[in-house]
Order: sequence, then C-alpha cells, then structure tokens
Amino acid sequence: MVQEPDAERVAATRDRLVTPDEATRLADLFRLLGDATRARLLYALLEAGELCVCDLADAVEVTDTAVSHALRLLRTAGIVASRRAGRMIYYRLADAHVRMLLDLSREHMREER
Amino acid sequence: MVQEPDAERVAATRDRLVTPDEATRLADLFRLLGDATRARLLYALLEAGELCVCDLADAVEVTDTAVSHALRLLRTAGIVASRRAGRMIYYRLADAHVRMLLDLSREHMREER
DNA sequence: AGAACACCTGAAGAGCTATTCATATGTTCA
DNA sequence: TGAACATATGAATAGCTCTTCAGGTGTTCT
Repeated sequence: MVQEPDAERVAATRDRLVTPDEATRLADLFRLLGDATRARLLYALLEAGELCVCDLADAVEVTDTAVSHALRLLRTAGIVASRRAGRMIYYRLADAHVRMLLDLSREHMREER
Repeated sequence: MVQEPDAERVAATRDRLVTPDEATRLADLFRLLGDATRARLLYALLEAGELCVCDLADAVEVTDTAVSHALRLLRTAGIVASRRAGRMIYYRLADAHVRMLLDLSREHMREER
C-alpha cells in the first residue's frame, strides 16, 4: 500500500462508492452472465420469450444436463423464472432489467468492431 | 438430447440468436465484471472519473499488486484505459457503453430489494 | 401399473482464476 | 548517480466452476 496523492477525492469516492456488499452482489450477477453457455441460454430466451429445457438444449447445442445445471444457477439467482406445463418446464427471463442488460450489452458488442 | 415440441420457433430463435462467437465475447466481458475486486475498481472509476493505482488500492482496500493484476485484465479487454503522469498511472473507464452497463446494473441491484 | 419422457440432482475430475510473494521496470528528486 | 517511489510482471498455489456420468423425481399414456 502506498501514499495518496489526492486524499480528498479518494475519501469522497469511497463514500459514494458501492458498498463491498453491493459490489459482491453485482459481481455475482455479472459472473452468472459470464459463461458462454449461460449467455447463449439467456439470449435465446431474450429472443424466444419462453423455451423449455429441451428447446434450449437444442438451440444452444449443449447436453440437457448441462442446461439444467446452468438454469438452476440462473433460477436461484432470480435471473430466470420457470413454469411447468405437463412434463415440460418453460423458462423465461425473470424481469425487464435483465432484458435491458442483455440488450445493451449486445449492442455494445456489435458497435465495438 | 430430446425431441423438439416447437421446431419452428426453435429454428427461428437459432437464426436470430447471438452467434457462438458473439456469446463468447459477451461472456468474456461479463466475466471480467464478475469479480468483486474488479467490480469495485470499476465503480470507483465510474464515480471518480480517473484514479491512479494507489488511489484505487486505497479505495477498494486491496493490495496494489492485486489491483495491478486486475487492471491489466481490464486494460487488455479494453474496459479501462490508462495514462501516465510522472510515476503514477491514471486509469479511467474506456467508453460510454461500459459506463452505461455499470450504471444500469447498479440501478437494477438497488431496485431489486 | 409400467414404460417412456422431460427434467433434476449429486459426486467427481479437469481446467480455470485470483491472490500472494518475489522481483523487475520506469520515474523523480536530491 | 543512487535512493525512494509507483506500478508491472512471473510463478505458484489454493479455491472455485463447468461438464459429465450415474441415478433420481415427477408426468403422461396405454
């Protein structure tokens, strides 16, 4: 650790900063999006609205077991929601914020290069 | 792998889907935000505009070595940019998209609970 | 009831990642 | 020039994560 060239600004920044707790929750959210399989699942849901596990496995070209594991993480975190219809379970994005986040990020990606 | 209850919708979804390559790049971006230390660094920069490594280490309460490693990842990915001033190196968020992403996510977090 | 189906779960291993320690580079100032 | 400072880098280790495999639950249909 070293000295502070601008102690005031550092102090001011620390005050308005996201708390360590908030930062952890934010990082947790981002980490969940930070996997190619989960990202593809989420963007599939963003496009399709609602899909069952087998549809998702087919769209993303991953084992249904892997999809199931991935969805559990997303479900637990409240990023996706599910509904049962017969033997199938349909998944959807849980809220508008997540949709915006995914959309904005995709735009970012596409404008960059 | 199982059958497709709605083959048409799956096919349509797969077409408009983010490509595996795009998904990977998006996941790479999110993964970088998906660590509490890096998240705190980024939000510190979002608030302060520009900070040197020692300021950041102080604000986030992490070793300056750890900060340096974290910043290298963010720099390499084009998420932050740096400028040297004497022996100090000032970091800032690289573009407006990242700022929006961070801002939107924080709002999301704060509205949720 | 039993078979087929859609999905879930737990355990285990391979691979990745973050932090630390030791050391190196580049800069200022006396 | 040399000492002090700010930051960067490489190697190593501990911890986490994703996928797979094997088996389990709940549902439909005959």
